[in-house]
Amino acid sequence: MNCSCEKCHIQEIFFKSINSNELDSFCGARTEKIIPVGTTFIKQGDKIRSFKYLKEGLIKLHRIDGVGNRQIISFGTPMDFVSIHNIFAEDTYSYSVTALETSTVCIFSIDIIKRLIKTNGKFAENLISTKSRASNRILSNSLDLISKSMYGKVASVILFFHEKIYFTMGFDLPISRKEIAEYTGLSIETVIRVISEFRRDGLIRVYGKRIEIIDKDGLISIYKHS
Amino acid sequence: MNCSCEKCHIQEIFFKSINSNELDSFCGARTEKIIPVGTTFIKQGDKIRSFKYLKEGLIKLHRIDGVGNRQIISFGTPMDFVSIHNIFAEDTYSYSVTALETSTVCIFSIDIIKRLIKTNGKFAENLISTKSRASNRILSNSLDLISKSMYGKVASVILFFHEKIYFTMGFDLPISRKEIAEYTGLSIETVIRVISEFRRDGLIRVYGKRIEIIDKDGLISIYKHS
DNA sequence: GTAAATATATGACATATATCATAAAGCAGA
DNA sequence: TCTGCTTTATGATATATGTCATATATTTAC
Repeated sequence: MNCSCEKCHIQEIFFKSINSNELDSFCGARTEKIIPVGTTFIKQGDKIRSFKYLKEGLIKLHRIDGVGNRQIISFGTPMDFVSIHNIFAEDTYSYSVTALETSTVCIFSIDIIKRLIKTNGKFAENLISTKSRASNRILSNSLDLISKSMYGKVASVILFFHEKIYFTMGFDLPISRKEIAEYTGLSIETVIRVISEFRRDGLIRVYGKRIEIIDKDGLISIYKHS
Repeated sequence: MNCSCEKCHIQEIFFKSINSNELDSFCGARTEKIIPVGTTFIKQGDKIRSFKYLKEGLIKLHRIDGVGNRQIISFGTPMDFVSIHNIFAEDTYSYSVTALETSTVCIFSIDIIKRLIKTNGKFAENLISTKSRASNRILSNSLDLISKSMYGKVASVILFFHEKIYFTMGFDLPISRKEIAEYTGLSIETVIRVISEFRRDGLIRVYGKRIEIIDKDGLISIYKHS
């Protein structure tokens, strides 16, 4: 198994810092895994034994918070998830990761990564940079939710999947209303009601999980002003 | 100017990875600055020209969010703030930093830090570790706020300053009600009302900025269950 | 020291949001 | 196909939270 993967976004980021010598031992130790929809492949509390990144697919990060509530932390594409958030900070994961779409995950020995950081400055720099951008994005989204009303929160979820994941006006939401509730901190009923209200106001069309954005500017305005 | 600072918490973390050779060039380039209360010494949008860490004091991270609202991101002691959140991710700061108490900040050339990361693997590892822990804490606090009611939010602020900053039952809040509002996403009036209610319920005593915790278990219970 | 600005406080009221109840629709398994 | 389980949906109602008005206390500027 080698690293010549067409679809690997991470490749460009990480591998440009690795010379052919290192690349050999690096890629030789790689394992690739297909994760079916709904599978939780990292569990909160598990010991961190490997370094994982998302090669393809869509995942959610979630946790049980300090007082026992289920909470979704963020949604991520290959650009968003590499499991270094905790590698050097803790020895167990502080969150779980579940596939929302069939996903491909690449797995490396954690020792190889640690060794690379110590011996390859360029790699360390790229890793810090990638990790910083990812956690800045997650934090920024989390902070955005704190100061918004139920309308702004639900609008931000719909706009997120439109602008960051699917890029089309019509798409199937990869999450349930309950998961939107777990992400926004709203109750399920409130999420459903706000979606219904958006539908009645002609902002979106809704058929179960399918969402079609009719008035994107209207949604953006709600996102900005509430 | 050298690095033999008694009060430097960072020293222990960073410097144990630096040999005496590197230490000389490192410490020779160090600048120390006293920051008076209320001074904003890092401004959102400013170009990142140096590497800063908090040697002593208390600061707040804050930002203008994507739609123009003032928002406090977190409060930090020396263990919480090193300005690497963005160093490799962006070339400008995405937040401002203001001193809540008279603080001491150490400043290094950013080039020295970048060079150290590239040439000293142990330093890179420690830096990643420190940064990870700091951003995990900030994210975790932010996530906590999303799913809490006004009572839980205000209780968490009071408990934060008690348990993480002052360690005593009585202390002067280093922030205004308005700043609590900017941190929690509540309105100022709501913050004031909740504090008054806590006072009337015998959980705390309040004299302006001074808070005295009477019923810590009660506060914790509110924090956990709302 | 005084005026102006800001911070704290509270009431009255409107709006936002949660909770409880109920029902229909979709979905998984026997 | 039937049965049970989960999801989506909506109404009725209670509670949480924001807004506006106003007053006092405190801080800041001169």
